[in-house]
Amino acid sequence: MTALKEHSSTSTTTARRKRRKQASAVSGPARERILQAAEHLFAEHGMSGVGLRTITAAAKVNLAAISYHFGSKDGLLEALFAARAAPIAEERMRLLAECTKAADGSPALENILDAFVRPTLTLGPQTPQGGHAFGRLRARLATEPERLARKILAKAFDHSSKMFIEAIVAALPEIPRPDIEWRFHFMLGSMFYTMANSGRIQALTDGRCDPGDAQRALHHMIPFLAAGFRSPPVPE
Amino acid sequence: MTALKEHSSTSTTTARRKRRKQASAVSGPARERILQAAEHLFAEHGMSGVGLRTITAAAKVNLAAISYHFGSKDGLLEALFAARAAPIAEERMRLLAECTKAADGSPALENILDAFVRPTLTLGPQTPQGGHAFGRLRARLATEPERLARKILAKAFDHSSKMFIEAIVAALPEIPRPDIEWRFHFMLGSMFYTMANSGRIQALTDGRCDPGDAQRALHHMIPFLAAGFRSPPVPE
DNA sequence: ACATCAAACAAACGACTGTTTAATCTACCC
DNA sequence: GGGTAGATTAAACAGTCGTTTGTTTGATGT
Repeated sequence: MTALKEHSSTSTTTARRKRRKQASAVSGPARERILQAAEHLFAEHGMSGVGLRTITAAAKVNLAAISYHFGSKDGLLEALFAARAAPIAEERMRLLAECTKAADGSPALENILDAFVRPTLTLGPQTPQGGHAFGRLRARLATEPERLARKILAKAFDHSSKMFIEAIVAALPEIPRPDIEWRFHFMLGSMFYTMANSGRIQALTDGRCDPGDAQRALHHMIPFLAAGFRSPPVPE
Repeated sequence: MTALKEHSSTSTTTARRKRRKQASAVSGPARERILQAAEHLFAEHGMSGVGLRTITAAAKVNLAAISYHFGSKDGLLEALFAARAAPIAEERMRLLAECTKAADGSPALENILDAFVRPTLTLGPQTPQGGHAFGRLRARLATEPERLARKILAKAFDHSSKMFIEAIVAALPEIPRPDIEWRFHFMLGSMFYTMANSGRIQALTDGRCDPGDAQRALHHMIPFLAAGFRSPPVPE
């Protein structure tokens, strides 16, 4: 681990656990290779669908390396999000600030929505099967009622999500907040389903519609969502 | 097994496999109890997140009963969909026919979308945590790139989905088909995410927005989607 | 009373699960 | 060189995985 200060004397097991919790900062190439392998395998097969041996084999690393660098399988997932989610959330906020500034404080709804969705669909390396591995993983976790998944997603994206809800509320003064919140939820659904790129819409449309094409997806998605957001508030 | 015609003499193993494949028709209460337990457990923890022992324990059934009634774990999932998906797809088609007839062949977009989404959010028993277990399971499988999940979802819902795409195309003659197909994809995303009811939007809105409330969800969702579908086609 | 057969059963199969141990290797500082 | 912290390793841990086995139960039809 990165900080191996005190070695034992007292309760070896618990002490070791604590030390491993705070794995971060420095790291060899093994750590990064594990993260990459886990990113792809978790995305394709889900957390419980992949064993540590599959990950370590793909990363060409010893089995114990995961416990060593990340403490546990759950710790690996947390570290993966810590490494991959932050750039996305930051780019979101950067784009929001950019379009807010360019519009003298009142950006167009389309630009806000684009700032929210674009980093999610474009950042990170593309996978051979279309789309981004981390996006797929996020989509998976988004349908997960499990506590760990919720906690990790909230930690990574709650702040930027709340900021964007505020931005949309400000951009649409005639729409009550509850309506905006529902519509934000529907937007999240469309976004996650596009990230998941499960192949279903390709099958339904003989390949004409491909969510793995991020540019085209955004091109269709933003006007669709904007129209939904702008529609009259529902009665009652 | 359901059909124990030829007892062995030849290769016992393969013969037994084949026999078990076609488990159906007759059934005791055990079969249904297994389906119910699997429905909830698969929905909460995913296919690979639950062991057969957990399912059989919840169903108060012997471990071997799953192999006996469904052949395998995958077979159990297929049987579950065969039992639960058909009523939803049928209700969809029924509602579509109903609103088509009521409008003399040209139903309003809102009614088409409602016919598509409503059965998914309302049919089946409600779970204590809000929403329907089978809906949650569908949402899970919808983000799954795995072959089995795709096959099962396609088998259950391809027909009705394609019929609804046609209905929407007919209802919106000024929107080109590719645009409709993209928007249908976004609708699926919103629908699945509502079914998943992961608790995220509740957390973001301090509980004001609750996708587990099917009536309210539909009430907000249909106008949102309709506005998106009706927005002008995107250029190029 | 006997035969038949779906249904349920305990027990075991080998393979795989996440995690831990202790030994080994590597590289840098004194 | 010696010392040592960090990284990596093989091996084993106790469980659980999905599946298969051979047998027993309980009801049905004859």
